[in-house]
Amino acid sequence: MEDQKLSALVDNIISVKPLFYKTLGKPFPANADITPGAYYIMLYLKKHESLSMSDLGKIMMVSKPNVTALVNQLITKEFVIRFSNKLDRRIIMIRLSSKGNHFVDKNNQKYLNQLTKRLASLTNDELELFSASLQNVKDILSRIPICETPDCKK
Amino acid sequence: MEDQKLSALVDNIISVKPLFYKTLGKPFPANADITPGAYYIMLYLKKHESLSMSDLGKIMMVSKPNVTALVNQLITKEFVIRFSNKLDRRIIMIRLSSKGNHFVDKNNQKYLNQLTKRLASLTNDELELFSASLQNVKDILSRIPICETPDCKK
DNA sequence: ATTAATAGTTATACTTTCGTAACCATTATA
DNA sequence: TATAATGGTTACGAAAGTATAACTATTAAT
Repeated sequence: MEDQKLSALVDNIISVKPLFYKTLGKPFPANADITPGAYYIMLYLKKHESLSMSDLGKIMMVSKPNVTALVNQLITKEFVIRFSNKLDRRIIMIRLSSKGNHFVDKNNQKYLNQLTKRLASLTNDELELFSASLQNVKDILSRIPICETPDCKK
Repeated sequence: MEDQKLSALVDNIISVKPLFYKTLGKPFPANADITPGAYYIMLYLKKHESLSMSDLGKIMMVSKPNVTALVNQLITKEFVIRFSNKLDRRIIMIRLSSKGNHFVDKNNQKYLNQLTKRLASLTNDELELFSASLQNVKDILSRIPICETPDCKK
C-alpha cells in the first residue's frame, strides 16, 4: 500500500472513533447504576455464555482487579451470577442472570430506537453501505492478533 | 431495513468500538504532557486552520470550560496560538503553531509505523478493503447531523 | 442608556478508567 | 511436603473526561 493511502488510512482511523459516539450516541445505559465497562461485560457474556474472571480480563484487556470491580457492580444489580468451577476451585465463572439478559435486550432495543432516529437522514442505500462497511471493518479488525493486556505485556 | 439487519448493525456498532484501540493502538502520544483530548484539538486545527473556543466545543462536543482546559495544555506546550477576532473582541481564535504542527506530523508518523506492524498480518486485499470500508463509514457518519453539545442540549 | 445575550474563564467536583502492590486460596511442581 | 505458579480480591490512587455555577468582558437589542 502506498504511503499516501496509508496516511489517509491513519487519518480515517483517527477521525472515525470520535465520530462514532457523537453521531450514533452511546450504546450503554445511562443512570442504571452500572458503568459502561460493566455493561460491556454483559455484552461479552451474551456471546460467550460463561467466562472466568481472567477470561474477561483478557477479552476486555483490563487488569484483573478491574474485572473484579466491574463484575461486582453487576452482582449487586443481580445482572450476573458467580459460580465456581468444580475442576479448579480457584476459578470463578460468571454468567448472565435472566434479569441481566433482559436488561441487555431492553437496552439494545432502546438504543436501536435512538439509532433509527439518528439514521433517519440516510437513504436506504447509504444505510446498507454503512452496515456492510462496518461489518467489513469489524471482520478485519477481529482478524488482527492482540496481546496488550496489562498482565499480558509482561 | 429489516429488523434483523438493524439488530446486526447495532451489534456491530457496539463491538467495533472497543476493537479499535485494542487492535490498532492509540493514535495519540503518550507521555507528552498533553491529554488525548488536547491532542484531538490539534487534529481538528490541522484541518480547520483556526477555530474559536466555542467552535472547538461544538466540534468536539464538550463544554466550554472543558475546551479552556484542553487549550491551556496546548498553550503551555506552545503547540497552539491564541489570537483575538478583530470584529468581535469576545471571540478567541486558536490555531496551530509550527511547533504544534510538527508535533502532530511526527506523532502521526510514529502511529503509522506502529500501525503497519499491527496490520502486517493482513493481506494487501484485506488492507484495501479495510481502508475503503473505513472511508465509507466515516463518510456516512459525517453526513449525520449532530447536536449533543452540553451547551446545545438546552 | 439599560438590559439581555454571547464568548470565555475560574473554581469545583464527580465519574470512569485503569494500574500497582500486597494478600489469600488453590493447584501444580520438584 | 515445601515451593512455585495461578486465579481472584482488597486497598489504594493517578489520569482523564466532563459537567455546573458563578463570574468578567464584550456585543446586541429595546
